[in-house]
Amino acid sequence: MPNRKAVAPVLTVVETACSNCNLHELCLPLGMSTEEVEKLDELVSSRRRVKRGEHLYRAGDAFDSIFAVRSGFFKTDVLLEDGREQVTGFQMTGELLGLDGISNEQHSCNAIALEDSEVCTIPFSHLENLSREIQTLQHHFHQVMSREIVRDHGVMMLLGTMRAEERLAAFLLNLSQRFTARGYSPAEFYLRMTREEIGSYLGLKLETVSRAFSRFQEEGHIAVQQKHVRILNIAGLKKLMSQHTRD
Amino acid sequence: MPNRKAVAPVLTVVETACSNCNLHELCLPLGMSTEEVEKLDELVSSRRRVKRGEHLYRAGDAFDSIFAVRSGFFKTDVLLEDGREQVTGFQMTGELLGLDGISNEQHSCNAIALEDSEVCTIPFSHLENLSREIQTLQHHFHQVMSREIVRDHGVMMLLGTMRAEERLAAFLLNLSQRFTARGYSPAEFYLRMTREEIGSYLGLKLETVSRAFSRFQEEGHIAVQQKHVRILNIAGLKKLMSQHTRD
DNA sequence: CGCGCTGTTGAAACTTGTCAAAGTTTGTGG
DNA sequence: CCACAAACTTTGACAAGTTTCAACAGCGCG
Repeated sequence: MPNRKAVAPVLTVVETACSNCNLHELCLPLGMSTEEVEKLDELVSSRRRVKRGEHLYRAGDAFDSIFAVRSGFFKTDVLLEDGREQVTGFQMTGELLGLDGISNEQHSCNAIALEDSEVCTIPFSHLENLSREIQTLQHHFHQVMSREIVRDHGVMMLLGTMRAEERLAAFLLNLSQRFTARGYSPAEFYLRMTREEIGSYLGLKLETVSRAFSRFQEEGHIAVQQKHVRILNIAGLKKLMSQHTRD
Repeated sequence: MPNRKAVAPVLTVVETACSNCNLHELCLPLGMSTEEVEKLDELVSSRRRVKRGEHLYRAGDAFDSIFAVRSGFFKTDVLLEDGREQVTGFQMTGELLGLDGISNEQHSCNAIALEDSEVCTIPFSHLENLSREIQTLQHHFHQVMSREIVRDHGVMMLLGTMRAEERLAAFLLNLSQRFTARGYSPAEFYLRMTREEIGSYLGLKLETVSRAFSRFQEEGHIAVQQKHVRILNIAGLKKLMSQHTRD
């Protein structure tokens, strides 16, 4: 029985339904009645597969939908004319993509799959229509947007006031916490992104990231081999974040 | 006739009306019918004066309203336990404050007036109610939140990939552009914030900021004396932003 | 009128970036 | 299934940029 890599995406429609999606907690439908969630099902018009390395959307693309990650892993980035890249975030299962596009009907960053992924497409005008009917949905959506702003402030803090090792520690702890929230091990995970992408996100060069990893390993905070990370001493990493002063 | 500092806020109600506010363009009511704007008037429950140095709100305060700056100048910042500060933004006339608080009913940063200021208080639940009725308002609010996210990505880019002088150039150009949008001179303005606050925003030490100012002056890009800045060569500043590479 | 806050400037120290080389892993095509 | 190429990672030595520390000047408030 051959186990082919690329299975034809035939039956996807069947399971496309918020009402029986196991991402309730992480995605939009939170605290809504069953009835209301069923309305959402109409909202999520389709699913879409994005293969590793492919763009979900590009800066400049017309905006009409936001996306919820059903499975997989994404990065978003902004490119400067001179080629400089800033990774603005990594998105995993249950997280939303595309909120930046609302502001002027046009995406302002690129979203790229770091592994074969699948997203739910949520036409934005439908979402606005529905959220005029369902107060819970409206409020939850506002919270999601606000949370994104708060998250960005955290990154600004990281980039503005932390030194290299603090940044990486904060990054690993954040990943750990998000994996935990999804039922995965808090202490052991595979990084889907390269050192360069981590570096771009953290405002560091890949060599600096690599050195920080090595240092953490020497000091027994983590065991790392390429993309596989095991956190041995969470407390140690946390302490790392609050001892230096820089800037 | 004694000109006392603290005037009792008695007559403020009179002019508190979106329908005849000259901030239409910058604040929420954009593209709404006169009728609809009048509904907004009920929304903006009150104005509030905030004296220089005072907090409009603090991290941890319960959230129930957002604020629109009517006049004056604010900064928002986040404090780390160990005392490190990250200024996350400067807000001027017509800009909104408090969007970060929606996410968990609690403000996540501090908002401090950098000069005597005045804000319109917009109870958030009212805003949500009204935006379920008025589609234009709803959409505009979503755009405002999204724009905040895009702005934050810009700051991340700045902090993550630019060197000191590029950051300051970007900062000055941004201020210039915002002053222009408000009808002030694009080339001449007073900074309301200290070198340290600029530094915190840009992820630099105040000494570095000071040196960059001096350098810009030596090179004829600007004339600066303390908080008074005159931009002599906008193009020069722009060019500064795209020549170095760092990280 | 002086004290304190803010801003400027210099020199030295430190962190991170740059360049280079070698090792490792992954993916592809034979 | 192996071999090879490409992509990614690690490590070292050195350079550059920014911070740190320190001293002093200027402005503004009381």
